[in-house]
Amino acid sequence: MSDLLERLRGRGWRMTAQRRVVAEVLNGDHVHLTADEVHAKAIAKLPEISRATVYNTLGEMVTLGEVIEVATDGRAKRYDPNAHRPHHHLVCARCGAIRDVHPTGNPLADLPDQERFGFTVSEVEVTYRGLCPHCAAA
Amino acid sequence: MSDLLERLRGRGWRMTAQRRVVAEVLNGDHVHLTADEVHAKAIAKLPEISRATVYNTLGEMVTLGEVIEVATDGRAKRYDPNAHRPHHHLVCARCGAIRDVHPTGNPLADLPDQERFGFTVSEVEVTYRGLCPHCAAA
DNA sequence: CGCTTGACTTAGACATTGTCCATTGTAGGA
DNA sequence: TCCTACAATGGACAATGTCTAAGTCAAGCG
Repeated sequence: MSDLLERLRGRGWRMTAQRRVVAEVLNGDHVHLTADEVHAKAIAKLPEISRATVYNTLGEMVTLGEVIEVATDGRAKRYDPNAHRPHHHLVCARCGAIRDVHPTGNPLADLPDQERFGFTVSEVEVTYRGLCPHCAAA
Repeated sequence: MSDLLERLRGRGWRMTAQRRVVAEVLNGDHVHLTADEVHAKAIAKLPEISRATVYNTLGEMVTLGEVIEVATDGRAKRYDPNAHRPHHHLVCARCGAIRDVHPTGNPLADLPDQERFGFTVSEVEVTYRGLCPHCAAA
């Protein structure tokens, strides 16, 4: 089954049908679903699952660091199960399609001390924007 | 008056009291207000201004490229008047404080062709996350 | 195997943020 | 000054997310 599911089980998570379904839905590469999309796919497998449970479960996965929350457009947050391998995102400005990308370089090293304003910087997130092949052709 | 206001006038914008107030509220450095915060500050100067007008005006400024829309947290979008000078953002993970930063390096050059998936990449947005001095102390 | 318990799930109300529309108002040119 | 097209208004609606009280169940224990 899913790597994600195995990792969650290993953390002493109480395993329920609902959590299993959410983890299954999120599995894969280039997966960036909104909470409601996850809910819709989960319902297909387990019709009585509630919206609140999907939100709760996603939130817990994020807290555990097993899933990343991505806010690319100010609309619904998207959930990315690829938390174990650092990566960034490429977003189509028109249709919203998202791809995982792996740029070279280390942006953290590119922020000089005097530009940190005393912050303890722990993380950096790079979002490339442009048009996907389909939207560029249209 | 505000540079922002001057630039807007120069584009043939019809100038109204409401638009002037919104532009005034947004003026300055390290300004990253939500739409409702802009509305609240605008009301202080022009009590009868409506929420819809603030949203419309902000949207138009973004379309004109005079204001940048920033989605740092998946909650409310924030509006940054510093569109004329490229910069990125440093966000406190706890309290949400935002600073403008100017990293060295060029992230666009760090995305190899085979990582572009045929996209026409035109823009890159870097968000540093960490704790501000105040939240780190607490 | 069947309790017990505390964590999990549910449904729906509520909150926040953003959009739309029909009506009213007004900036700026003739 | 008057017209007209563009802008503002307010309130309904939509989308997304959060909370709560009550019911349900996974997992350890005897």
